Amino acid sequence: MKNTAKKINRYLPEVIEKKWQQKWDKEQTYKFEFDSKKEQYYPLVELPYPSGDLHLGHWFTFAMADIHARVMRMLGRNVFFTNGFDAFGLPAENAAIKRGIHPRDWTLSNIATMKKQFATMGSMIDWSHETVTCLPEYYRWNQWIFLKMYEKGLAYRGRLLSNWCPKDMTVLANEHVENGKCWRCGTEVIQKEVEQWFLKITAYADRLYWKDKPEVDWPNSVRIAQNQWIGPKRGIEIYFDVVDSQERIAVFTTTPINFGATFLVVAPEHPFVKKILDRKLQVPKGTYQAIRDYVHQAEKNTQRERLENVKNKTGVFTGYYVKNHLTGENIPVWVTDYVLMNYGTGAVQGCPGHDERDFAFAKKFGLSIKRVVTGPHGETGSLVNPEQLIVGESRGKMVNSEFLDGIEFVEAMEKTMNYFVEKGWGRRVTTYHIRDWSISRQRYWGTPVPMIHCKQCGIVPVPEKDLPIELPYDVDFSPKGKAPLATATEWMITTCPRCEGEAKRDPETLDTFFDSSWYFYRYLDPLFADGPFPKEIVTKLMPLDIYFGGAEHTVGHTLYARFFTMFFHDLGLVNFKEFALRRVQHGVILGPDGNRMSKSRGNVVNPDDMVREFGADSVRLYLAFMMPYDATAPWNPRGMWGVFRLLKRVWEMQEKVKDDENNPSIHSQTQNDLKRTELREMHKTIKKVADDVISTKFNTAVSTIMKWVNYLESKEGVSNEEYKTLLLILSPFAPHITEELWQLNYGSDKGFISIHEYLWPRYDASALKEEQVTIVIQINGKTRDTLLVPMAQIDDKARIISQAKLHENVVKYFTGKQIKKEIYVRGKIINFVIQ
RNA sequence: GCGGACGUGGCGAAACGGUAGACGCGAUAGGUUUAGGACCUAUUGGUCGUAAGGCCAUGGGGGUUCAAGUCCCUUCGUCCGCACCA
Repeated sequence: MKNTAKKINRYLPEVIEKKWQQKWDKEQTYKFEFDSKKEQYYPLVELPYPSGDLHLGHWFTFAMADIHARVMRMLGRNVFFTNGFDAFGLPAENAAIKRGIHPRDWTLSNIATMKKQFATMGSMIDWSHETVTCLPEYYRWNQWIFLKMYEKGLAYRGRLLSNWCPKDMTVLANEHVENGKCWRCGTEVIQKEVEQWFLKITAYADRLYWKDKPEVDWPNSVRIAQNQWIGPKRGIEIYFDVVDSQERIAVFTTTPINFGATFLVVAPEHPFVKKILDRKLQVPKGTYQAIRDYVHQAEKNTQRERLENVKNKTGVFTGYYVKNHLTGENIPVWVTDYVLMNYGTGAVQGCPGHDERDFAFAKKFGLSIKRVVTGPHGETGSLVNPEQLIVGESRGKMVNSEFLDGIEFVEAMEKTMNYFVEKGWGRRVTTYHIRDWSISRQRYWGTPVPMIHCKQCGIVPVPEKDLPIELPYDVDFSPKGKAPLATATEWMITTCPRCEGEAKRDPETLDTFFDSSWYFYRYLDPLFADGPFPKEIVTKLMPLDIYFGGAEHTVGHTLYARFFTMFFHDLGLVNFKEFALRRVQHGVILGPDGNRMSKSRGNVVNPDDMVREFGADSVRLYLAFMMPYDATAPWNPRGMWGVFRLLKRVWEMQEKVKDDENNPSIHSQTQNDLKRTELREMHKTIKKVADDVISTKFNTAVSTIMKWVNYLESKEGVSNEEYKTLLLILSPFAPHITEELWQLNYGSDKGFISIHEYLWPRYDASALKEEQVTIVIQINGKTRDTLLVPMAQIDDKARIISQAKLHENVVKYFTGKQIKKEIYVRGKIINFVIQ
């Protein structure tokens, strides 16, 4: 002990925390140096959006990741822990419009604010690798990646029916429509045909689909949800020839029960309908108007309005018929909005005897309803006209039980599909629920699409040497429903790289989810100029060892990020296919009232207030302790006191530390005079805390420390060895107080060595061994007594059992009974089965 | 409708198939302090009992097992994801 006087001051977090934060900063305590000799470790938290306020949720995620990172560092890994900002996107524009500030200025000042807030956390984030996505050093490589994708045919321009947010006036990716509403502003989304850029994520659907044995450790829930979102379905496209025309309509089905098909329905946006409206196909005047009116109405309807039509089917007859190959019958073609243009082929064969929706439709419009009770191969059988659909009866069951007795449903459908293909009536296809990723936005604050539109040459990619195409600062960025950059006339005008004629830039910007799909590569070297990231380092640090984040990114961000990494792999930029070896999702801290925190409810807990009152160490510790990392539970204001008291007790424990002349280092091999029990308690704690933090069980890690502190307090005195160990294992959770106590008691006069430079105490497996164990004595599975057995005798079953039989509490149960069985589980339990 | 997760004290929660409720909050009683949302000691799932000890308890009901909070089936409930997906 350095301070022999043992007169300690009060624990005042507000005094010590700032001091150490500045010291660490000055000493570059957390500076990451790439060291090829060490084992690298790359933990990551999803990069935050610079809203200008670091809320409790941020604290929860970052503080836990920080604890994990610190422990890994103490365990000898070379830990690369950094952060950046997802700085493009709509909120900046909206805030800018509201306050009259430029989105760039708003964003950059928010980043400055948030970095100040981050500093109060006392994390080991090394900001020298900070990446801000709205800066040209970053988005230049967005453009580069986009060009590579274009080159490989993965980026394409299309005019497709898309989700359109009427408020934000931009298209939305499928992943960002929630219950028919815009994920950002909650406005009802409408379907609109918009010409825009897409990324062909569907080309990677098969590879993104998680197979049975995933090579990386991701939560099962995420894998299932992603698979469901990708949603591959093997089936058949069946061709229906339109009677009296050259037209052919294809439908997709997984269950080709064509005997039951009595009509065909197409989506309002179907090309066949378009041809009618364009008068390329003739229909009577009245029919034309009816179709036109119906299609116009459908266009105007929001997703929600269409969903409200679930029970009340609407539609209009086109006047055309198609031939049902199997029956030879001609069946009518109707237009209806219950068929979706963006799934399958946009046309469905109506089998009202087998499908509730088709049934409702047929019922409403008086179409015939047939139920198949015959084989699918054209074998004999009959058709019946049922009065009603048997509700709840699935297609699969019906087919299997009624007319394909003994054949597995899947097998039967396989046979049927092959039959169709042989006959030339269709082709085998796989459809996906996932759609190509709509990637361009009709807004200002984003990465400009690096493309040029030339009257002569069409769409021409910007040559790599011309990158970045910088986003101009002075632009009228108010939303107009068209890309605002188009109004930046000077910026728009350029020359065609191919013909050198006058050409225009592409005024659209990239979805910010493009930015966040690969940022963790850029962290490696944010200023790297010869590519998106340095190839030599990427193989050493990537893939991520652990990726912390929220469940809301299950089908959006993390799926996109996987796609990008697979693309990088195909380009030969990386030698792995998954970007994160492990994914850990955090839970949600609710307000003290048990509701989600929101300003309108007034139940928001501000971390800055908590830090002011208790200090960052207590906030970190409580966040770790309050619940399992992935749980959702309310904030308990009293809980802060619990952990604050713990820190205070650790502070005051200085007084209890015994002075010993030798002051033996805890890393020395020679154990000092700690008794076996004391040693065991210490080593048990050392091991469990590390194990728990590695497996992100922060709550039990803290409780283990608490338990040990209780134990240490109950003793006569605490040795330096114990106290040092306590400070070390507590240091990842409470970096400030432990640094203060370490320097106060063990600091050197010669120079500053932070406690955070030390390694995790080595735990000694032999110290864990107990001299004796408690063995539970059960009778018929009920605990009746316990027995203390020396370790040396643990294998002596006969002896232990005979001893157990002598116990008073046990022996009384034997009277008048017979022992049928004696079970002994080594070192654990004895169970007498009596009768 | 499809898919998934979860139901344990007053609360947050612990429990390799092996003494259910660790740890913390709160509560009760007592003590202590000039004061303090302070500190200390004891108790704290229910129930019977002076006690020793017993009985009942992990949403409900079955099952597997010497042994089940944990595994299986079923049912109820809560939460989440997807959904007119053909």
